[in-house]
Amino acid sequence: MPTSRTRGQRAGLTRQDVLGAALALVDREGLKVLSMRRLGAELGVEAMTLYHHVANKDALLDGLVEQLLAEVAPRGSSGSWQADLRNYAHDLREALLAHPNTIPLVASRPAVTARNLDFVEGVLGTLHDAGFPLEVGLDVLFSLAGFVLGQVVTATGPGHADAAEQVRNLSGVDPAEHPLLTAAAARANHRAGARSRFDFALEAMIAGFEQARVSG
Amino acid sequence: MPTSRTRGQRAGLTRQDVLGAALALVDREGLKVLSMRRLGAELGVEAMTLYHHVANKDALLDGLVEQLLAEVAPRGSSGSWQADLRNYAHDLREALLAHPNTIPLVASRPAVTARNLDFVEGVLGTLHDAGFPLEVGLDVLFSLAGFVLGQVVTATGPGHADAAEQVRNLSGVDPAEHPLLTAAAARANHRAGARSRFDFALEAMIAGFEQARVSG
DNA sequence: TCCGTCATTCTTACATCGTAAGTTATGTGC
DNA sequence: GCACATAACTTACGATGTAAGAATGACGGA
Repeated sequence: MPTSRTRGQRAGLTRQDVLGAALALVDREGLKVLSMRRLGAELGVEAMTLYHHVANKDALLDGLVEQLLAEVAPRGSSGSWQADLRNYAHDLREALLAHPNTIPLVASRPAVTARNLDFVEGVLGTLHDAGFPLEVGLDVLFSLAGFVLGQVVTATGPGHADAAEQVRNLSGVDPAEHPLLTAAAARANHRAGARSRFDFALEAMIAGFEQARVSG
Repeated sequence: MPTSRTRGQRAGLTRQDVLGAALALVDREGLKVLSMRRLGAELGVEAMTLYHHVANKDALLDGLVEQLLAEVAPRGSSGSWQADLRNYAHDLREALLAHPNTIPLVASRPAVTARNLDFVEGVLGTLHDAGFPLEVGLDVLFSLAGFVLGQVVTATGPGHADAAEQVRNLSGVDPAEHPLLTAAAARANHRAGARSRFDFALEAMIAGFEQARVSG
């Protein structure tokens, strides 16, 4: 809690402070409560002060995504392209799951940051060495990124629960009309859940990529 | 253009009219312009009148998604689970691409409608007949839906352009620092683009599912 | 035909939002 | 010590979602 300031006394904010506080606020209370005034209050500052560090609210949201993605720790290549893709997918997934309230944001704005480009460049090299033509490597990466995003979105979005829970909570699901669905949901209950489904599909994709690699 | 009404004269609106006008408006001018007042104006009615057909703005947005998904034409099973999955993926993708402005909505709220459940029930049957255990079939379907959503999001979101274009438009991409990325983007230029990338990844996933099926 | 009941619409009002414009104090280089 | 750039605050405006209530027409029973 900063001591109260009078006009002109500096609060000493940086863009990082602003983005950090915004991310913390969104993590804590959700996207809806993120207003300029509220964020200002969080930092002991008036709303308009924030405009010295971000151009407008949209830019602030962009910054949030950037902040989020900056959290994926960079790793070197492991030598195997499959392992690299797995790592990439898991790291991205974990960064997103660490801040579930921001996921709608990531899903609606570009994610091309410097760090991300380095990432891509590295994996692209590994894929190329493994025999993927460059443009196919790019397809592989974009497909994988879209896949991760989609999985995380369907697994966490407000209202998207775990598959089983989702179906179970659904008022309109009539066992007589949807016997297979009902049975599947009941059984899915006993499986490991979202993580195992993610890995299941991830392995499917990687296996599919391997087929594309050797066949042309 | 309805003739002007006085108080109490009925406009004869239905929930469908409201949702339809909302979807049309969003398609035409984007999500940001969708306000209760504006939508009312679009229908020749005051904002508060809309609250007789939708509980609040959030419910209206839910309705938009529901409306969107209702557009995927139902198809019978083709007999092959691979073909069914392909059809499902393509139909879903096309419905989303037909209303790109609504995609952020679909990505941030559940999509469990009656029609969708019938869909799922049918495909689940085909998968089960093909030898997929029920709970694995559910994993397959959820994975696929997440995949489609992710692909569409990364391919169309505001700011997400086509991969090649995206990289090319990126001011920060230095050919010296990211030679592979630059080369890949240049070559990707000559390929068919988003649709071919979608099919590429889709086939990869289906191939991967096949492996999961035969291996247990 | 008249009248009560009711659903539907409009009107008004309020708190909150993003942000444009202008004001005031602080610190920094001459 | 003075000017100037910077960063903070103040005020104000139009737009938003929606609660509360008033007004009007439609409809069923007498």
